[in-house]
Amino acid sequence: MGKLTIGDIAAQAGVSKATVSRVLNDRAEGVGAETRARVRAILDVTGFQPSAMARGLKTGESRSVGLIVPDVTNPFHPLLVSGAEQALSDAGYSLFLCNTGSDAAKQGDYIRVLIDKRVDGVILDSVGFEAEAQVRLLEREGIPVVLLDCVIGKRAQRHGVFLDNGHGVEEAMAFLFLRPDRKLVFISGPPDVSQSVDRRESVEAFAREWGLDGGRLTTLDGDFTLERGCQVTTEWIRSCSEGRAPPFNAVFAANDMMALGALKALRQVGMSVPGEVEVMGYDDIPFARLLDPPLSTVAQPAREMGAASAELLLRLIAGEKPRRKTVVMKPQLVLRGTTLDPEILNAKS
Amino acid sequence: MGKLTIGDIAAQAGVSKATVSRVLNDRAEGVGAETRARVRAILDVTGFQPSAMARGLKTGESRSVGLIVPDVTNPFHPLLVSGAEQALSDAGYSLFLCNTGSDAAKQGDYIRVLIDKRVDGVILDSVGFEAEAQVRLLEREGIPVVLLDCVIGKRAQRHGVFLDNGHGVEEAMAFLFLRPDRKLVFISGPPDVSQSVDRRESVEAFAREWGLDGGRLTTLDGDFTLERGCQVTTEWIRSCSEGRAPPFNAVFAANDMMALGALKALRQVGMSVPGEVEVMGYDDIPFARLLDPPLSTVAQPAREMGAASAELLLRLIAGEKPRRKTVVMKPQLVLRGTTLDPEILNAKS
DNA sequence: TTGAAAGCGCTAACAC
DNA sequence: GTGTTAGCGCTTTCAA
Repeated sequence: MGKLTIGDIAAQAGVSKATVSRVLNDRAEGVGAETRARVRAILDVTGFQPSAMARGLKTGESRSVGLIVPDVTNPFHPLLVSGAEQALSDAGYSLFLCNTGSDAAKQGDYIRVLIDKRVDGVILDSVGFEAEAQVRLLEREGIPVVLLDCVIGKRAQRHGVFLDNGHGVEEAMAFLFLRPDRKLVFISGPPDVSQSVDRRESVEAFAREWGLDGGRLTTLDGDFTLERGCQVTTEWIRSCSEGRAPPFNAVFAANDMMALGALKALRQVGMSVPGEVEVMGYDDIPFARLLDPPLSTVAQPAREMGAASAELLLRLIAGEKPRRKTVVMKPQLVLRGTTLDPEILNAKS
Repeated sequence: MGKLTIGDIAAQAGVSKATVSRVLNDRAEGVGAETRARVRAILDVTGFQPSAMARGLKTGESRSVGLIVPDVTNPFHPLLVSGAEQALSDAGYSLFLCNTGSDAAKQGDYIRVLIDKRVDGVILDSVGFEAEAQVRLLEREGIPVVLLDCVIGKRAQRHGVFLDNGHGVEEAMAFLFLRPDRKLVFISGPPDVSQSVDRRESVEAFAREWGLDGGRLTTLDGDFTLERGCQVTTEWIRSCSEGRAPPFNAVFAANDMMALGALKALRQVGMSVPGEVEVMGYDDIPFARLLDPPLSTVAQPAREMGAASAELLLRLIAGEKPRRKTVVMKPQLVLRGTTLDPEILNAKS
């Protein structure tokens, strides 16, 4: 059954393999209507499926692409994956999922496998800059590569889709400082990842521009984990209550996990959210909306980013030379339950 | 560069393609040590990667498998995926990720594509029974299939890995009824999915066995969503306060999302958890432990289930005929912050 | 409009 | 121990 070949079909239809191939590929010309119908009938009744491997061997394209992901288990990545998958499958491409567990060796193995499989292109999601050598392997083979939410080599040197972190920070800060008596604590991410650095620098730039002094903005060093977010918040609360630090009425965390940590710290000391302290996160992980109260945050359009990366890759595969190598997506401020409505605030005062 | 073939290597080494092939595949015999070294050197220096398509065409195996998933974006599935991916990549197999969005048509398309690609096997995660025709397509082609956390056709007719839902329910119930004054509300899932039915029937069986009457156990009809979980809990609380229903001191939800809903309802009326009411979920979605307090639940060993499905598939691909068609995994009770420690409880009383 | 034939890059008998 | 040869299942000139 599975061993049916184009030759069998040809024999049954009393035509040549070439003709069957033409019908299979919907070539407009080269096949008479009557012949076409006869062949098609046999195709249907046998449920014949041509071998993608044989075709690929001949045509030099596999109609499949690789997607390298550090960890599908992390809340953010499945969104990117599903966005890419959607766009890819719509275009008739299959997806090799390569989950590396952030292990450089496994990533290298996967890249080699993808070359073996002769994939038509590769999307690299959040890989570290140390992957440059591996990327070059792909480039040497002439395989198009799209970077997703990460930078390798000089920025804009390679094709990629990124988030405009500065924009997100500005939106959040502008919102938070709508309140004239705002006293904000910003919890930064780790210093060695580009998103984190972008966000911190944007906060600092905003502070400079608005002339925010120490009384109105304090930055704490976090590392993107819930635990650290909780810890630094707890310590800060203690400093405040001991008079070693000024009071505050909002926390802005560089990602949602740290915002969760801050929330936990606030709850532990019985401070009400958003009444006494407002909390803003960054990312909009799926869990953010499930919290009680739901977390206000800067939402990354993750699914769209995934889709955009696939679309960019598809264009490269098609041989286009996009004018802009890079797609920059805008994050969006999502106000939910951990922040106050400034309108109401103004009305009250 | 990418156009290097085994013939080029053979020419450079001054040997035949067959010899290169033998070196490539680490055939112990048939190549002299000196020749082998020479060929290997050229292989290394050129970074030659043989074409998996050409090899596959010849050998009839693609060393890749398909994984059909309803929605990678749902908290549970990435765990299954990563478990399967791990086992598969360890065995040298690549993974085609097929995200169907629970769309039967897309699922059918994917199955056809997988047949085109001549995958060596397919794992079907949580597909509905209406997929039977599609599964038969695969079987007709002689492609091994493993069912993951779903039943198609008669139970145990096909290979698969499942969760022992009854066991999980028993553990949870036995724990909950350690407390002699327990009055439990069970929120059931929808009546049309097998896991849900299993869990409900197990609760009922337990109630019969222990002779639990209406005062000690009430079942509410949920549908696995957070919203419904919140709604039925709210209604029940109202009934209680109006004296139309007996009081309760615990909620056991058939999945974590409904447990989240119950938690929300309880918080809205100011009932303390776990002080006044204990809450138990089922599944252990990754967020369960992030809640505050973290959710006590019946944990599915999702990653292990994914791995087990891959291992079973690998054995089928290798041509083995496993004696047991089916792998049944045991869930585990995880006690966290939404339940009381019964020891302490006993000590107190 | 149709068919014959030559490969795509590899493996596996079978020779030598 | 090594080479020759014949395909795997398809597409694609080129001829008819």
